Amino acid sequence: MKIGELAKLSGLSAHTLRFYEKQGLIQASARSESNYRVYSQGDLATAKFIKRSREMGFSLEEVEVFLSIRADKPAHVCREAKDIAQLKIADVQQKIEDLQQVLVALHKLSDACCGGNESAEFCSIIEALEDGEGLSLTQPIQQSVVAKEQQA
Amino acid sequence: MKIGELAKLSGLSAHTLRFYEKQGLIQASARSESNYRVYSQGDLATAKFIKRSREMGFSLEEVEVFLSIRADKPAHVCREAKDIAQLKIADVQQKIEDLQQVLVALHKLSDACCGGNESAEFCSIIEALEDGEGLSLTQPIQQSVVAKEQQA
DNA sequence: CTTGACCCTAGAGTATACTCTAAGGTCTAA
DNA sequence: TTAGACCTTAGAGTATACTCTAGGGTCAAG
Repeated sequence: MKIGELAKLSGLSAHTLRFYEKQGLIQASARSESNYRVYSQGDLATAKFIKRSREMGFSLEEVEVFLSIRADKPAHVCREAKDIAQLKIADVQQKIEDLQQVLVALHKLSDACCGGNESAEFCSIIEALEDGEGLSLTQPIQQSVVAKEQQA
Repeated sequence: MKIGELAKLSGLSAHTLRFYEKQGLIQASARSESNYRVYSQGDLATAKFIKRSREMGFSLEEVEVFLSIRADKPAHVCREAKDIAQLKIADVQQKIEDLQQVLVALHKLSDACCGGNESAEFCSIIEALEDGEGLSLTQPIQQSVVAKEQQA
């Protein structure tokens, strides 16, 4: 199959597949006479593997490791895969904790505010941000955790 | 005070303060003869305001709105501030939910794996990523939520 | 033989929020 | 007077993962 079909079947865009190829994650198993990428069923499995890994929150770098294990399983041990998963779990747990802390602070900030059409002269949100009372985060937060989202 | 002192007192770096100036968030109230930025106590309050807002998870764009409310409170109403806070709360809640979902899937993935020095021939992590069994996320996830962190 | 859908490459652009560099000027204390 | 700490600017670099563009080739149907 050509890249368009692989895109449809895998759920990745053709652009993304080419990008992944540039990153060394997936290769077309052949090229047609007209230099089109030709993919096999195995390539489809690989594309889906990558997609699933990404959905689990693994970075492309981590996916690369999974792919290398997958490519030659006897040469690797379970610990390699599990270590990555465990690190990711710790990472995600930390992010959740950070966000929960932020959420509490945000509620404190928001709940005190009437939110009406009253003048903001005494708006408790602005005041709280001004003097920081009551909304201190107990720990420094990874800013990335709270950052504005990139995708639609 | 000069930028170095403001940096120390506010907890923002001099670089960051200059960057915020470029973004229109904060201005030095004066310049010295030698063209050094000169900041007042009010500027320090503004810098702290921005820092606190950032720590609450607000984007620079959102901070800008807060600052404009703060700059002329009578011209604004509470609702403006509260709307931003509420949106951020919804945003953070969504992120937490997404991450919790990912966490469950990650645990499923990881717990089944022995993690030992056994050959990865039958590694359940690789297998699960291969066929996707049991670890489907019920909803599409904002990838940004799970993305690798940028800062130290 | 042309239209439209597909494919190719290299490279630039997007998002956010910094962070750093280069090349230089200023100030203070010994 | 000179070292070192500080300040200035414009602009490039960092991180991640795409996403898109320009400019071109390929292919099947009508």
